[in-house]
Amino acid sequence: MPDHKRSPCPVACTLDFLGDKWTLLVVRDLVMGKKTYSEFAQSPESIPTNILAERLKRLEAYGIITKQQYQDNPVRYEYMLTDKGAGLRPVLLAMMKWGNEYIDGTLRPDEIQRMKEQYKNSK
Amino acid sequence: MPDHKRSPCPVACTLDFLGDKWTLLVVRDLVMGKKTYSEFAQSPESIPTNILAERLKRLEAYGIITKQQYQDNPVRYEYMLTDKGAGLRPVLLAMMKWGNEYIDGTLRPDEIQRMKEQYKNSK
DNA sequence: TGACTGACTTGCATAAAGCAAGTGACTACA
DNA sequence: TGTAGTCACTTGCTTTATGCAAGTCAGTCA
Repeated sequence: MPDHKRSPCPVACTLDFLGDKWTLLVVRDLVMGKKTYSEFAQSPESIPTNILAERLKRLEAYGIITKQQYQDNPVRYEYMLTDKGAGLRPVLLAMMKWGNEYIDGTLRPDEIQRMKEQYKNSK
Repeated sequence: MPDHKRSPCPVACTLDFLGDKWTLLVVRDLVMGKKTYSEFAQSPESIPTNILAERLKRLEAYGIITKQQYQDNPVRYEYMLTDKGAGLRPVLLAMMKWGNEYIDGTLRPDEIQRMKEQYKNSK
């Protein structure tokens, strides 16, 4: 929850949470099944690590994600969407559709799926 | 069209167009029926005028809006969404829904409608 | 002539983004 | 042991973007 609303408009308020170039990409990664810091960092957009760390903190503070330690020795964390975070799916889907329709060279869902399989098999 | 894509992801590409605090608010105003510079400037979020001017230029360059002179003496312009711009409606609607569901104090569509009527009657 | 409006522009301060490098806990291997 | 490597970050510094106030300029209205 950002400290003050610019207006009572739900669009403006949503942008107070997500109105930048990176936040929604982290949410996208989570929706796509990624869970750890290094998985986010390896996404093709190459988010700067300081921004990634800051966004993870912010998203947690906003109640959009939660952080869990899933092992110690060595300590490792995973991030998960809360219900509030999962509620952003329709926003991402609408953006995907718009991107596919109006921006040349963007991958369609089936092409993204194919790339994911390739990536899995290459590991 | 921003000069380079960060990745072929449609979400990332869409954010290259709209990933900031102000751009989508101008689109929202247009979807809500506002047309002129001063109407945008008077929205409750009080966008700084330099940013408004810059965003209008950018949106035009991106093919999301067009500018038309609708009178001379004095010269006055109005802005309109292109098909590409109107295609952003679902993105705005998804954000509205999310805002209404997860952010306290945001206005619902019927409340926004009521405020618009009040505003019209007060003119 | 003087105040006012609409659509901007300019200048400058503050905040956010971007880049490279560094840290600290731990593992795996020679 | 010692060296290299991974993960999850921090730190420092530069560049870009945002925010605020004021100014501009054509034209209108009284």
